[in-house]
Formats: sequence, structure tokens, C-alpha cells
Amino acid sequence: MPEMLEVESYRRLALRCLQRTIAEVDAPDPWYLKDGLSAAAVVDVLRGRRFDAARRTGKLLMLDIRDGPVLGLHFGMTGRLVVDGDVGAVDGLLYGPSRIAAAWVRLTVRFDDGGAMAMVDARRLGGITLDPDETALGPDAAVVTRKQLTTILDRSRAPLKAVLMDQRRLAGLGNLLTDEALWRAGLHPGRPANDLDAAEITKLHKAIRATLRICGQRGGSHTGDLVPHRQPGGVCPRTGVPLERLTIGGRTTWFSPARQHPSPRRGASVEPL
DNA sequence: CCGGATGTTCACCT
DNA sequence: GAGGTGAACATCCG
Repeated sequence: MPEMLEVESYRRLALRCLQRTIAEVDAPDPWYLKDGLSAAAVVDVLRGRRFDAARRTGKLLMLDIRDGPVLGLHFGMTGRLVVDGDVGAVDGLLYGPSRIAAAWVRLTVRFDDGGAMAMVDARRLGGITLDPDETALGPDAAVVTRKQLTTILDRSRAPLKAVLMDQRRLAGLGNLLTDEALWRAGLHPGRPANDLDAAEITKLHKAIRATLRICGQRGGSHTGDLVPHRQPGGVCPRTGVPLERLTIGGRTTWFSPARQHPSPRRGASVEPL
């Protein structure tokens, strides 16, 4: 499933759709349309029009319809975007590119040039909206400033990982990217968010950016150094110590007890006499 | 057969 | 009010 890196690659794919006239629209799954949206309404706002821009905040892809509302696409865990038969630069997702069942196609937009854009989602965990509430999302993790991150963390004593994955506070990070960033920062996922000191926040901010840059270059959220070790018997790729598993924010969490300590004080003995 | 999986939302507790 | 848990969605994989 798409975390923000995958959605960003879908956005780039969607750029191929801009300025092409939409001839036909099919939204066969009413359940997939959110906020009481009807298939007829989707057809109505798209047919005969064209997309002016493809934007993204976090995991939300937004296509601006000229003289119309914004088409919002949420991909959930198994959603994918297909344009002109090309699934784009995302590899290694749960459902490989060769396995697309016709029944999983939740939206088809055919252009008058014979091409098409399709949203495919086996598990139906994603959804389609019109004029999605962009203000419901926090700043995108790729552009969040250190100052913004500080404010986000200071406002909650919930576990650090839960705060980082809360899309209303910070948009874009999912389970894999969050574990990877915390591992890179050397921070325990269960630390109270507002417990971090200035140096730790700086470290986290840098780790988030490094994670997005590196995994983005490698091709997606599943390309992190920690990912292949997120399983029973997995070891920290940096120290060789066995990884530990927790459930935080309802999600399976893997971390290295050697590098990610549950208390702020780590390593050096700082106890006075 | 069972449990878990890159996500979100909701009901229901504490 | 803030957080946590479990369920739901539907399918595949180990």
C-alpha cells in the first residue's frame, strides 16, 4: 500500500492525464465513493472535462478538474493507479502489477484519445471524494519544517510513533516509513512525543527527510534498510542485535533495542556522584 | 486453517 | 478530552 512515496509516484503518473479530454467515466462500486457521493455525480463532473493539475498532500492525491471540483483519491493499503495500461514506477507492492482483476477496478476515466486512467483497489480500503478537505491533513512529511515538527510533538504525550502516523498532525508517513525514520533517528517508538528534547527533534527531522530521500530514490516505502528485517528473527542491520516487536498506534512496530531506548538518557553514563 | 499485511474510520472503553 | 483497542473492509501469502 501506498505511503506517501507511492502516492507521489502515482501523482507523477497522473501528470500524463493532464489536459486530455475525458470522454467516458465508470465508477462501478458505490461503496468506494465517500461522503455520499454518487456514481452519477462523479460521471457528471468528469465527462467532457479535463484535469489541470495533479497534486499531493501526504497520501492524498488530488486532481484538479477544470471548471469543476477537485477529485480526491485515497489509495488505502492496496490501491493503485494505472494510466494507459502502465502501473508506473512502484514495484514490490502486495499485489504485483501482473495481478489486476477486473473486479478491483473502482474508477475508470477514458480519454477521447483512446487512453485511460484507472484506480484499482482489491481490498477497497481506499476511496474517492470530491473536494476533499485538505485542511484535515497536517503538513506533508516531505516539507515539514523543524519548527512545525516541534509544535506537533509538543502537543501530545501519545507514543511518538502514533503521533508521526496521525495524518491530521503530519501527513504522509505510514507504518514502514515511520519505523524506518525512528530507527534512523535512534528514537524509541513508544517515547511520549512531548518528551523529546531539542537535539532529538533535530535528529528526528533529519531522519524523516533522509528516509524519504533515500527510499524515494530506491523506489518506495518498502526499500528501507529496516524493512527486510521486520520479521521474527530479524536483526538490526546496523548493530546485529535482535529487533523487538511492539504494537503501537494499533500497528506492528519493529525497532532496535540497541539504538532506540525508551528513556531520553542513552549510552553514556551521565549520573553524577 | 490461521494470522498478518504499506490504511482509515468508527464504536466503545478507560 | 485524549488515547487505546478491536472491528470492518477483501485478498493474498507464509
